[in-house]
Amino acid sequence: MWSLGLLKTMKDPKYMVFSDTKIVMIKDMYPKAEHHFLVLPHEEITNLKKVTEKDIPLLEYMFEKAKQYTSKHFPDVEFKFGYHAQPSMHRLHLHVISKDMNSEFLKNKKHWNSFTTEFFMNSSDILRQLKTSGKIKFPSAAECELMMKRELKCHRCNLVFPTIPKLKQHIRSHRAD
DNA sequence: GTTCTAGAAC
DNA sequence: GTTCTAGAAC
Repeated sequence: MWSLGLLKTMKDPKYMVFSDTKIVMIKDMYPKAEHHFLVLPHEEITNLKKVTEKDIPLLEYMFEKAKQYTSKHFPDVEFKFGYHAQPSMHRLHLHVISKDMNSEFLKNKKHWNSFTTEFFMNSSDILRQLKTSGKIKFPSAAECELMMKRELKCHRCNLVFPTIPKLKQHIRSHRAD
């Protein structure tokens, strides 16, 4: 089953960039930016929906290790850290992705909107919610569907583009900024 | 999650 | 005619 693919990838030395007793950090097999990693716990947490107050220390640890890794290896690159509201793959995974969004693997509207709308839930927001209310507020399935269908808007300058190829061409032009 | 491809959109 | 999207995958 394809949705179990991450469980195999997280054991593959070819993709692993860091691991310890609690977590594994891997390269995303289909990076949606110039740098894109995933941080996964060894603990069998299926997804963000299963996360509760008791997992706060683990989520903080994942976030801290991700920040340590990127600041050490890519001190000049800006990253964002967060979770998809409706992940496709099993095992909780924190996306660690550079803000360029420039990648040959970014091919469709869902790819784009899953990282540039509220579908992407920042790690710091998730932790704040867990600490203040003990739970996480998710967008509904209908809201997620609408977010995925949203217009293609540049995350840097808010310009709107009619197609993915036009958007991608524009995104590349921001690299020289 | 990706690949493939029919047919919509241009 | 070509580009591009969107839905099936047994």
